[in-house]
Amino acid sequence: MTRVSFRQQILRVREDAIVASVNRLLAEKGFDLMTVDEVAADVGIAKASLYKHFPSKEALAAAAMVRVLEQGWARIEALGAQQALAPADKLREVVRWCVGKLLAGEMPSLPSQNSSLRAELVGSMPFMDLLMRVSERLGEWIVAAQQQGAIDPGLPSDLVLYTVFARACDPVPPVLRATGRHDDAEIVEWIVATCFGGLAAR
Amino acid sequence: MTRVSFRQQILRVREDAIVASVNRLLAEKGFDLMTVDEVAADVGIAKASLYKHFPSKEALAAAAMVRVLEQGWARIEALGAQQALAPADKLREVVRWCVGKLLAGEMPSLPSQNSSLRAELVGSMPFMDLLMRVSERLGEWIVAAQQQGAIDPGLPSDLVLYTVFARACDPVPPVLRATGRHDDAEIVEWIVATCFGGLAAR
DNA sequence: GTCTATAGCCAGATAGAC
DNA sequence: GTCTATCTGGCTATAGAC
Repeated sequence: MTRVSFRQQILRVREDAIVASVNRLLAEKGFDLMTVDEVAADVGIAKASLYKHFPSKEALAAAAMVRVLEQGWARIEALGAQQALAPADKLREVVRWCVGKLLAGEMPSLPSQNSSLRAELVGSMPFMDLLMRVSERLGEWIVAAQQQGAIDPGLPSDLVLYTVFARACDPVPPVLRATGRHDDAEIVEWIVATCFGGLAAR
Repeated sequence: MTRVSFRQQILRVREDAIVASVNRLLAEKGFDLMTVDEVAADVGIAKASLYKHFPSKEALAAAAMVRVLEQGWARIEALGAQQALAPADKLREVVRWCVGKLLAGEMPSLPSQNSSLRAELVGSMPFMDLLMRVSERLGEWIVAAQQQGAIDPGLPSDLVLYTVFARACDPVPPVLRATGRHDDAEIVEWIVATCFGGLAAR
């Protein structure tokens, strides 16, 4: 009994290590340029062993996406508990979190066009479930913020949702950092400011 | 004499056809998923013939980028001639143009991480030259708009420039269109509105 | 479940005839 | 310059021993 549980724990730890490597490599190079050989080398096991844990490269990417969605969901639940925070401020915090992850090199980037990858993701119950949960919760905040007038009620709420999501793959933060003229904290605040306030002066 | 010129014209037309195909395929599938076989089939010539015109897949992509930058530059010069237009409104027009191209399936999308592609682009004189010209002209408009107070003077001008450029690869317009709930004209206006006005109510 | 070795495939690039 | 046919390398995935 305890032996089985122990073995499962070992397994769990190893798979966590794999997914962490995949996450980092996906953030660094993207799905197409990441190779399974690289992942195996990074984890320190043979490629064939990798395939005992995950049946395909797409499944690896899906696992990484689930991992980051779990972290995001945890952040969202923590924000939900803070009743003093207005819905619009919770959305701001979500954007802050996304950009922070992005700049930390911890936000996996997937090509939206790859069809085999799309199929894997929509077929993944944990992924779709988490994506739904996150979308619905953010959707509630958006509607509430629009009713309070903190988010423009003239904008369709799906536009607002996608605009928030898109901060997770915004090319601007990495490019800004690459100039070497700004530090990460500044960049995060500017992205939040332009996302909600726009480029035009108030 | 005229024979040489005639032949060169034929060549020019054929290469235009190639670059047009590459442009469309890059917009549709992106660099990694676009294959040279596909390009050849789309143009209607053999792959080996393609390689007589362009030495590599990267060179094909670079040519497509040059083409779209030329079109963008033409738009920018046309806008520059309209002295009645305020700098901030010219920037709005540039964003409108980018999103329109994107929704029309005419904006090539390149992975920012691919290093061989980056090398090809920075090594391409026509590309770098056009990119510089475009960046400098937009930079002038940005500074002017900030002095007039139409663009927030507190934002660094490079942030503003990159934010405008990023509308050319914004994932939001395609996703919004995919919902089927909005038409292209609406989407363009919403992107312009959120880019300059933000999500928050004024 | 871990490894080494390899199968199978696909895409970028080229050879060589015309 | 165009073609057909082919080379070459790298990548996903698997076979099979331990």
